[in-house]
Order: sequence, then structure tokens, then C-alpha cells
Amino acid sequence: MTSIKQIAKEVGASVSTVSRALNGYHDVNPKTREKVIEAARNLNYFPSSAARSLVTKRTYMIGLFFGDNVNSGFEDPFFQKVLSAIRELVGDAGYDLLVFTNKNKERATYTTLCRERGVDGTILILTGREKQVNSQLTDLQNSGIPCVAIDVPLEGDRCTYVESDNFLGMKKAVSYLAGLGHRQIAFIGGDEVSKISLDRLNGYRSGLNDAGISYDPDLIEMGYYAKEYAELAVKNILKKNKKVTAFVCASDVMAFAAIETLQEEGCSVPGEASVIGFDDVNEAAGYHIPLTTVKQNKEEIGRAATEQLLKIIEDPALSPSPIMIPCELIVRQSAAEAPKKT
Amino acid sequence: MTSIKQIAKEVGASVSTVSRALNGYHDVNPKTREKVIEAARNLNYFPSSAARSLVTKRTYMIGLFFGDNVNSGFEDPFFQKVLSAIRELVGDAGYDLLVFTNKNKERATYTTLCRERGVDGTILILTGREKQVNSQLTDLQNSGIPCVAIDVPLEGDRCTYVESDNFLGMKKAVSYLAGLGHRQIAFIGGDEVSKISLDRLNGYRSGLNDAGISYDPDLIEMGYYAKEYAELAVKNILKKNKKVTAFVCASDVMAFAAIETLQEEGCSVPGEASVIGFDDVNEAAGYHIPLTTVKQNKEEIGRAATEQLLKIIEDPALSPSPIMIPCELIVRQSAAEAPKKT
DNA sequence: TTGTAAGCGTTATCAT
DNA sequence: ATGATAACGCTTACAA
Repeated sequence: MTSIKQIAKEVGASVSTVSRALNGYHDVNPKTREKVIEAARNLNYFPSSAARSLVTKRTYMIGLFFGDNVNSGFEDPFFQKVLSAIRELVGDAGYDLLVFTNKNKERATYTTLCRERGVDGTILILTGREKQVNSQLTDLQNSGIPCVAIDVPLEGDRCTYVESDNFLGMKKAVSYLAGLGHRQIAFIGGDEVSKISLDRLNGYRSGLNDAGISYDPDLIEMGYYAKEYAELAVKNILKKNKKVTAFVCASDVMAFAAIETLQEEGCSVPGEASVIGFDDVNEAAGYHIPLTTVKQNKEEIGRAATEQLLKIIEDPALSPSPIMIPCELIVRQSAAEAPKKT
Repeated sequence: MTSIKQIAKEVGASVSTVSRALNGYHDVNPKTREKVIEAARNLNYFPSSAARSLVTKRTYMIGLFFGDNVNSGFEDPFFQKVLSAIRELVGDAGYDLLVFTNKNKERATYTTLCRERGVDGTILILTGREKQVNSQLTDLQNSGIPCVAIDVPLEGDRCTYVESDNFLGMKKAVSYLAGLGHRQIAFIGGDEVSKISLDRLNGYRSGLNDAGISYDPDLIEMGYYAKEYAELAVKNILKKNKKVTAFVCASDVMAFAAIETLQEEGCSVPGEASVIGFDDVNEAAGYHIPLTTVKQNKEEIGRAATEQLLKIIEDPALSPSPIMIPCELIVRQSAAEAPKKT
């Protein structure tokens, strides 16, 4: 509640002198400064960031959008580590994190929300439907607001994105299975629209191709990154093709569902069917059949996104380009040699 | 960038009229309002929350402190669900969430950080050392800033806390083990200082007492909620007492560590030793030995904390009182009947 | 080295 | 129903 004005009165100086003293300007008498600082301490002063940013146009807040209304993001096993990394770096750089949660804004867009709060930059972590690039997203991308998206291909003047190397990651999984002798390899995909899903599908096809396996549409189903759909997908594939011996899934969650479904259908894992996931979530290693999976380097994604954003904020002239983080195949026990033909 | 002033010029009205029109006051001519709103839309106007809150003293931001510098909170398996619930309710009520991450503030306290940002209220989720009530915390508690802590016993005019019924939860675990015939029940505690740790310890003792089992200090070790310390604790207990047949742990993370350590020491779980955890984290059900544990209702904790905070914000006269959320024993497979004596 | 004064974009008070 | 104007707490030329 105590303002710069009161300090001024207290020490018998003008507000501008007080301001300068407090902000460490050089052109202020050491004695004056000392008095000001002491008065500030005594009066229990703290600056009002609202007042300050009203004039400086800086808030030292980084905006954060993530998750849609259904999937509330904090719980997503994938994003926890991304968030931790973001939090860490943003904090080091002297920023706080403003999570956009308010649901009472009807006509709001990413852009208007950012402008209202005056965030210095923003990070987008979208899930599900929100990943489809739409007019709101292109609007943000062209707004000039420093912005980095994760997994969504936004590119603009002061806007870019970070993603895993989904193509190569998925390809590694398929090559690994092929090396184990599998020839009938099914793919439980994410969705048909998002870039990451498409990249993973293409990685699958490329892996097949390299192994000289022809592509069979009957072995493809979408699981929409959800347990329920993945179950369905496995059942459908099993119905269409009795000879399938391996499943690669576009997420660990779907891989867990696949394993459960296979077991329910009387198919042992990895004896009769191998399963590989994608993400390497915490649960993967401790799962009752430790999950072989393609690891996304989540910390690195968060780190890269934040560093990139901070650079964009600092340098208005910078033309940012997309960043791709490598994936790694983590071999555990859910994938094994293909069963001998009977 | 466009301000209320420009709209005023555009429609030929005064700023105050524009302000009233935009804010839905009743004393404004419908036609004027229409013109104003249209102009606002055309000029791509959005209000500056900084300017607004400078005069209204409201920011519609809820502050959030959590985790110390080491344990970065977002990753804590326990708090994810708490956060989701907070996020949901805060958003419904029309607030955004300000996560205090800035590390470049030397002399900052919880109170000054809240005042600087002008948050309307704040939620505290502290871990580890931060849980000890210190002068910073009592300062906040007496500051008049609406505030709800989780697991930390803060009580003030506009300040209270939410916690699980740790005492009864732990007691249930011990009673369950006693019912299975265990008499030598070890306790891997959290720490010696935090209220939740103490409550759990007391619950353990009360459970023993009810079962007519006398308390043996040799069966108590602290694990500090960390894998490494829990391992050490188990080893120490094993060294001191060869007849122990059960371990109750103050967290699931420590329970996992206990199981691993026991198995390494050649002791089968639950055949030769039973283990019960606390929390019911996601991994508990899918663990290779599905973990029997005391479930904390995390969503409910987050929900209660947020609801309480919103009430405190709305009603300055409200005297809040602490809220306790019940725990539930989830029976899985890591605890079984006590082995027969040999 | 210091003070004066304008201005940031709102809301709120008081006339009119 | 509307308009001047002060005020919120701060930074920043510009002047002294």
C-alpha cells in the first residue's frame, strides 16, 4: 500500500529521485539513495507491477496456454516434465508464469488474452482438437507477440515451434521390430490431422519401406491418444488380420491399452505380440511388462521452447526457426523376437 | 494498443461514456453503447488489465507458490491432480493463475511477491523444507492477503489450510495390517517437523495402540519422502529387528523404494513382508506388485482449497477454518497375511 | 544530482 | 445520459 510518493515525502525528495534511487540509476547521490532505500524498507515498500508495466510495457510475465477444457493438462503425463523445464528457465530469467485459466471470456482469443494481460511472450502447449491450426492460431502467429508452440507448427515473425523428431523416432521403432523378425507390424496412430501424428505415421511407413515390408492399410488404426480408442483399434486390427505380430503405438497410454487388450484376447506380450509405445512416460519403466518405447526428451523440449522464447523477446529482429529434438528408442521388455511361424 | 480514448474519438463520445458502455452499465443510451461496441470491435480493442487493476485494486489473478528450487513441483506425482482441480475451479470463477517462478528477487517474501503482482489471493503448495512454518509464512498469514495453504497449518484472518486426514489414514493402514496378523510393524516416516508427517506418525502409534501392540522405537525411521532415504531406512530397520513383517510408509515413493530394497535383501513382498504406501499415486496400481496404499483425495484437496480461497476473497469478513479431507485405504497386493512363525 | 511534469489506460466522482 | 477531471503508482524526458 505504501507508494513511491510517501517515500518521497519521508525523505524529503521528489518521486523521480526516489524512483531512480530504487531502480539503481547511477546519477543519484549515494547518501540520498541510502536514505531512500532505508525509508523503503521501513515503510515496507514494494513496487506495483501494474503501475510499472503500464508505463514500461513490460510485465515480466510469460503466458502459458495448455490443455483444453476436458484434458486439463497438468495431469497429462507427457507435459509435466515439459512444464518443469519451462518453469525453471523462465524463473531463472526473472519471469513469472501466467497460466491462462479464465473461462469467463467469451470472445477471447489467444491474442487478445495475451494483450490484455500484457505478457511479454507466451508458450502454447495444446492437446487434442486444439492442435489443429485454425484462425485463432494463425492470428496469434501474425500478432507480433513473442510466441513458441510445442508440437504445433506455428511460424511467424516472432513465433516458432519446438517438436520431437517424430518421424525418425517412429522409424526407429519399426526398424527395431523388423530387426526382430516382425513382418506384420500394426500401427495405432494418434489422429489424422495433427502434424505430430502425421509425422509418426510417415516414420512408420518409412521404417516399413526400409525393411522391404509393403504397406498394408488393414494394419493402421487411429487411437486418438486415448485408452478407449486404442482398445478398439487393436480389436479391429485383430479382426482384420490374424497374422499381426507387432504393434507400434503413437503414445504410451495407447501402448498400455494395447497390451491389456491383447492379453484379454488371449495373446501374450511379448511372446505372441510385441508392443512399442511412444513418449516414455514415468509409468513405462515400472509397468508390469516394462515398456519398450520411443522416448521424447521432454525436459529438452521445455528447455528449448523457453530459451527460444526468451531470445525472441530480447531481440525483436530475430527470425526464429523451428527446433527439432531427437528421440531415443528405449529397449525394455514389451517387444521381443517375432514368434516362429506355425 | 488501441485504447478507450481512441474509441471515444471515433464515436464522438467521452472516455467515461465509453468505459461505461463497455462495462455494461445501465445508464447509457442503447444506441451509444452499440456504436461504442462496434467501434471497439473494429479497432480491435481490448482493455489493459494493468491499467484497470491500478484503479480497481483487483487483478483477477490467483497466485500460486509451489515446490522449492530442487523439487520443481510440476513433477511431483502428488500435486498434479491437486493442480488440475485448482486450475479448473479458478478458471470457472474467472481468474487466471500466476505461478511465482521468478528467482531474481533477493529480498522477496511470499507477502511482497503477492503485493507486487497484486494477486487477489494465493495458494501455497510447499514441499520439503519449505513446509516448516517460518517467519515468512507467519508474515503471510497475518498479511490480510487471502490465502489457503495445502498441508501447512496456516491460520489467520483471511488465511487457512487444507489437508488430508493423515492421522486416520495412517491408522487405517496399521489396523489393516494388525488384522492380517502382523505384530512387528515398521514405520518409514516423512520427517520430524512437518505437521503431516507428525500426524501420520501419530496415526501409526494410535493404530498400534488399538491393536494392543506396544510401540518400539527400533521400528521407526524417517525417509524424508525420498527414495534414497527410504532405502536406508529399511536397511536400518532390518538390521535392528529381524522379525519385522510389515512396513507402512508415509508416501508411495518410499513404499516403492521399500519394496525394491526388501527384494534386494532377499525378502519377498508380500510373502515375507507386507508394504503399505501413502498417497495412491498413478503408478501405484500398475506397479509390478500393485501397491496397497492410503489414498489421498487429491482432486478434493485442490477443490476445497480453491473454493475456500474464493470465499475468503469474496467475503472480507469471513473467518475461515481448516478443512480436512478423508483418506481411504486402497487394498491391492503389497500387503498380505503375516507369515507363520517358524 | 535533483525536481517538474507529462503520460501510461483505466475507473470513479461529481457535475451537468 | 453524458462529460470533465482526478486518481491509481510508476517511469521518463526535460529543465534546473
